[in-house]
Amino acid sequence: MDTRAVSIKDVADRAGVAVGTVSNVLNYPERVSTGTLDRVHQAIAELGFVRNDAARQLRAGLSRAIGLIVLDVSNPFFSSLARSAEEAAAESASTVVLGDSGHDSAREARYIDVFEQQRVKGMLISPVGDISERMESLRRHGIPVVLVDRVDPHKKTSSVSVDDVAGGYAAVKHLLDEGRRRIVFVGASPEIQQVADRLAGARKAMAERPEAELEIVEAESMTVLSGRAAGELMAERPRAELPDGIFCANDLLAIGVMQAVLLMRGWRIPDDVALIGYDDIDFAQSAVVPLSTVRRPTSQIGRTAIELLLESIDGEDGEYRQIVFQPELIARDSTGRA
Amino acid sequence: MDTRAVSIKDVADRAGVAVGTVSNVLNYPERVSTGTLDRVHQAIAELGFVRNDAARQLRAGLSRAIGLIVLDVSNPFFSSLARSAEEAAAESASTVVLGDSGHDSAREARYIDVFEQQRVKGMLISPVGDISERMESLRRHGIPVVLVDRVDPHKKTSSVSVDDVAGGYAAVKHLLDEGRRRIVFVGASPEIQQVADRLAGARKAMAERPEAELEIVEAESMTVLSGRAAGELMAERPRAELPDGIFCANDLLAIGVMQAVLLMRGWRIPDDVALIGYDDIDFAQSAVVPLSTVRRPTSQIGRTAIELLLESIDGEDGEYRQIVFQPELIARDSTGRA
DNA sequence: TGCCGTGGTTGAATCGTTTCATGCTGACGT
DNA sequence: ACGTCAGCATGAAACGATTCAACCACGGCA
Repeated sequence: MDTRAVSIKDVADRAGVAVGTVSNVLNYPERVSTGTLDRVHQAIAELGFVRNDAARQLRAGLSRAIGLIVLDVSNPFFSSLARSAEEAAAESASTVVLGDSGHDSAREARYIDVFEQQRVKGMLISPVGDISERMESLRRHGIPVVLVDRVDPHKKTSSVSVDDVAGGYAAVKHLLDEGRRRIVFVGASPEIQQVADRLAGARKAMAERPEAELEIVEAESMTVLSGRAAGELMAERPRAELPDGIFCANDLLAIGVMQAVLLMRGWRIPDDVALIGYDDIDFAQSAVVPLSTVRRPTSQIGRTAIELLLESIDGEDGEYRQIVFQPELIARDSTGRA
Repeated sequence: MDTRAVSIKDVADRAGVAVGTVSNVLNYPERVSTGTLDRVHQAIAELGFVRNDAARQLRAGLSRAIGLIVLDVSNPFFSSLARSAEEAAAESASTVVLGDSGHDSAREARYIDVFEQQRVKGMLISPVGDISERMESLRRHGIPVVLVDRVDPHKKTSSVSVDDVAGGYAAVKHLLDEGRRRIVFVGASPEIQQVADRLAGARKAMAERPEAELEIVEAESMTVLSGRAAGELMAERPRAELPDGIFCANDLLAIGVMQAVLLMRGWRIPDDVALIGYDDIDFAQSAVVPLSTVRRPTSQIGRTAIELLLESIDGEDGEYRQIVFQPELIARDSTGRA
């Protein structure tokens, strides 16, 4: 009933050659004469042979897999990042295995364990919090890691990130340049490094305009729903206390805030309040009011991270590079006077 | 510099026991005396031993991994599906490896190859097109597969899906019940089974109201952007030819259409046109105008699919079950008279 | 005629686990 | 005092691929 797994040995018998030859057909076809090649291929097809990756890995030492751990797949920034990493990896015949930590350190740790047991070639991690000790142990085990969307404070790991301070600065400067003075920053917990950096940039821009004031609203998480909740909370205030410029720590939040604002009678974007987000996800430009935002070169980040990783796989270790991309301001209707 | 991989043998030496004992510590701790247990654990910690999964798999025959291939991770329906499958799998100490086919048969085939080589316990596939031949070969190789969001026409594979004909019927019946008569169906190519089924349901509902008319608009793909394009195309028509009810084959399309409609002067939702989507993604209820939709029990689908798979892994084969969930109409503002 | 080189092929050794039949030890019952 | 038995520990065999030194056949060359 159950045809036991076909091995390279079975193929060899069927084709009337040695196992070594079959292996060569699989890995170095140019070393094999065309006649044998044909016979082996035929045998493979007839038997429905599928190479056992576990055995190959065991002998060869390492796999073709690269682990990627993101904070949240349902955030388009990360799904887009994952896709570009996958494409870049495919060019080097590597596969990306995706893990979603969901902002949870325990799940993150579990994925790192699994990847380590699988002896992946390397990992790309967008870390939840501080994972220096864990990185340390990976380093000792000789597994290269590249941090994405985050730099290692100790500079002991390569990373690909974006200058979020500059991004935050650009966003708020843009609001100020448009004449806004009562600014609100909407972000999740400032324990999240990215949020903290964008806020720091915002503060820097504010410092150049002493007459303007900045208020901070803390959202539950970085999602549309939280953004909407934050927006609705603001909307309850007396008219005079409403801001005229809002900077959200990411586009999802901004879209949520936009929804809340649009539902209020007589509060319009950008006439009454200007709104700017962060990331430039696909949704931003197709929002009801096209959303101004700070673009991060998502696919470049993914691609570069993979390249950096592959580089440090065959290169010497001890050489850690920090690549920082500059974000770009994208002004759309949500901050332009009508 | 580079500490060569620590093996179970090294641990055994260090702890002064045999390799078999270390293996038992790892897999059957209850068979080992507490003293030995401690010593081995200590040795593992000191040496930083990490079990080599390839070797384990090679010997044990199969892995703990389950392959999941979805059509598009950036569609919230699938990312939510993936998450629930992951959670269900975790309860049985299995890991889900995610692959994104991007509606591309070639990529789908590549992922199936990779998963097969990795000797996954089984696969969950949301197929791009007809993959019966491929399923046939997987079956011969003894790899269980469960189709998600699709039934196997030949009934030779288990599947977990939703009655999309019923869903399409419910959606359009709802529009008709609300008094709408000029209905438009927006979907991608009818070659996609899901689109075809929802359309069939729509037609069934229409048949009960001969005086109403149905028009079909074909969008590029099932994304927000395509929806918006389709909406803008409609908006160019003379007023008299505009529909008063629109059913979109999924929520992303519906959100795109909504954006296009809201940008038109004086065309309101639901006053002038009622709009209903499909899936009930998180975004639906938080859309500018909360979107009516047909809910699919996403997380139940993911969970059930995993359970079905695990069941057919240890159960006898030859028993294929088709589980079909009923969708549920969710009426929100986008179809209710203001 | 004998030697060498080359292109193909061979098959044993190896990777790091798990498995399992076997061996050892000490306690307990009679 | 002896047999039995439970509880642990042992270590060789096996999993299926890759690697590599050795081998073979054959044509060309001196």
